[in-house]
Amino acid sequence: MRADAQRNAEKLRAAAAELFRERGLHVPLKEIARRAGVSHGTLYNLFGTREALIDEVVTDLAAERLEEIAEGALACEDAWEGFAYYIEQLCRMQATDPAVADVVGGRYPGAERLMAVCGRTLDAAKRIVERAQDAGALRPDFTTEDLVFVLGSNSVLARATPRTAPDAWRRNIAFLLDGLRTEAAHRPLPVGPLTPDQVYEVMGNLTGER
Amino acid sequence: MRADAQRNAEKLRAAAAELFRERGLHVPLKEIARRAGVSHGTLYNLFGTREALIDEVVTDLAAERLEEIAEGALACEDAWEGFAYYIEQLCRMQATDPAVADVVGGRYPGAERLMAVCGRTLDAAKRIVERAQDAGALRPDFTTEDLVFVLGSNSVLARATPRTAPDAWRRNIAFLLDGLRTEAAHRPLPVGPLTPDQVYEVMGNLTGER
DNA sequence: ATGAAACTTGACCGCAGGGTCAAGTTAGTT
DNA sequence: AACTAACTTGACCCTGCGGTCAAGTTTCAT
Repeated sequence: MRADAQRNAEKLRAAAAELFRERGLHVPLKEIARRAGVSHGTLYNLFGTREALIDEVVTDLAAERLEEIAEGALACEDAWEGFAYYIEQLCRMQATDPAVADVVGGRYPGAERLMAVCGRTLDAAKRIVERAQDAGALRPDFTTEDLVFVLGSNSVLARATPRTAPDAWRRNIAFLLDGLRTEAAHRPLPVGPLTPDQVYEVMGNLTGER
Repeated sequence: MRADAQRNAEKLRAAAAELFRERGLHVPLKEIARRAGVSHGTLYNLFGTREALIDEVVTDLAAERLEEIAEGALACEDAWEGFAYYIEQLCRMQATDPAVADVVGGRYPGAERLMAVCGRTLDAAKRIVERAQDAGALRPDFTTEDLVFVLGSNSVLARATPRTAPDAWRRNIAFLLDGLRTEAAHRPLPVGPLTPDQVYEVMGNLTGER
């Protein structure tokens, strides 16, 4: 790779990182190129697809954030507190960091490293859920697949709540968490959990679009 | 108004009603014109704006559905059952009827009659919420404004769940409802309720778009 | 310092959506 | 039947997105 191309790639990565974090992973590629001070043709030359760019620019950030949260959750003495912490922090991130929010609420099959991070995150989530259930705190009919519901509903609220009420999502999550305690479970759930395949499908449709 | 214009307006109303119910209130106006077998210019002549068309075509339908649900809820002996019925039916509609779903999850300030229906619906909701709280069943820190959370989160799940899992939203609502019972309330909610103005604002941003 | 390979550029294409308007057509009044 | 006001039409404009490529420029090995 020639030195000038290297420099441009770097400028593009920087611009992409900025814009992804400001506005999410859907920002127009041409805008990224504009901010990098480079033609959009160059962006296509150097990265080819949006997902390739995402994979290079967002993966490490997402991994760091997600692992941090999972560790924090597992570090809680109390299993329920750990679970609640995990949910709350994930949701806080959705409200706070558009880039990672899109990672959590989307599908990027082309971004291999990112997909690996998602896999590891899912494992961590499983452990946190199971620990809370083993402690008898989290209702046993909850499954890891139900996390899409939590994150899906939070994502729309976090996005809809502008500067006016940036904490509104916390109220919703508080209601939901109260419904997830073992004692809160009233009658059997009306339908069974999603299959992992269904979760994957749902995640593809979460981010609006219509 | 000339007879042919009258006929065209009727064809457009019919096509709009169909498409709105099939795909929601965002269908391209040109597509409505196409289905009506009429030029899109004519649509703009006769209705001017999308909201005017919505107001003529969707209002009565929405009013009927929403009033029916509210009546059903108030007809329940048990106040909690009434509240739960109300939530469930609203959510079922969001999953089932894209047109009314968009009414419930959107803002159409230009559609006067429709706005009136929304006002009446809100009144009914207030009554249902208060009745359940007076009976001691619904947690007292819940407010009518919190309904946006319920409907907002449900809308995204209902939309994301294709034919594959058309009932998935029920699971989420079941968790949430369990969290709304008085006994489920654990600690005080982390933040206060939205103001009505904030609710109005949030509703404007609910329907994806980005 | 020169030539070939690497790279950049921006005009261009396609698509989809909203919206306008001059020209042509039709209804219905006289 | 003739005439005018009402109405319809579709070509046209705009915006914004993704994406491509011939022509021009720059790097770097020789």
